[in-house]
Amino acid sequence: MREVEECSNWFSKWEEQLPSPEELMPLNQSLITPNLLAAFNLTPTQTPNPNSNTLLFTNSHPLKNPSLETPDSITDLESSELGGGGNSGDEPARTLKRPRLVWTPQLHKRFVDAVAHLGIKNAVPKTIMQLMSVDGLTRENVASHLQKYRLYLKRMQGGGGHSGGSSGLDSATDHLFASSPVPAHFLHPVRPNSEQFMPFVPVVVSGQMAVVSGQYRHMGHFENPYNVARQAHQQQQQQVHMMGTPVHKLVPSSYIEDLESATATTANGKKALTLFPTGDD
DNA sequence: AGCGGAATAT
DNA sequence: CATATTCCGC
Repeated sequence: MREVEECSNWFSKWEEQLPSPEELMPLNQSLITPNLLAAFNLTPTQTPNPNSNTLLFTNSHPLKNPSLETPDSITDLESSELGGGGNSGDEPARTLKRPRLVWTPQLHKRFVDAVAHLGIKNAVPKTIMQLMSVDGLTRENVASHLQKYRLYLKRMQGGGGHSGGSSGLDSATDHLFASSPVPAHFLHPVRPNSEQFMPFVPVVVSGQMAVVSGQYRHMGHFENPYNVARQAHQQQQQQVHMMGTPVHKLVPSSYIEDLESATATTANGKKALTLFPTGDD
């Protein structure tokens, strides 16, 4: 029975593409709306876990009180107005704008994985967003990022030398993208035939987030020679065997995931603290 | 009515 | 520059 063979073959492929537990697990981030965070100001069980991934936000908050200076200044906020009238207190959703999303390498990796799994064809903002299953991530966020990512891909195929004098192939801009290997199929016209898209297990858990105050401008420079060694070391992944099928990865799913908490800065007045998920992937 | 995608704005 | 927001064709 051929069908059986094909079937198993197919399944293997599918498995290959599954994100490893490590990839999945540490990867959830919950983007919490700042308001929410602010509103509650901290959740009871919220231990600032420096180890867990954090998604960064920029908190430019022009409006009222950017009160997240000191860790303990978590006190005003909800007490802001009371006697007022109108709609006091909650109903945060309205009128407040979401902070700028910061695409960390981890988040970007998720993005790339999602796109890879979907195949270029189906990779459109909404689907990508769903696959990523990052709480709070909007279609717009993804669309915007996707747009830029495409430019990056295009640039990359186009050839190396380009306008401007950019030497070679990186313009600081690309660093983020460079942190995640571009899957093969991205570059050439999709293989109309085999596989693609399977049930994906959205992992919806909750994580944490980090908020940065002030405007952005982050990691002005991470000339971090990616610690490959370190990763190799950490890369000790558990291999999962489902049904006795060895999971073997064709696609080196990205590396260079950790950068240290960078603090950036400098640019006059604008300070952005960008803490990074240090550590594990 | 909503999405995707380029263009444009912050 | 990195994201957000707008605009426009489906």
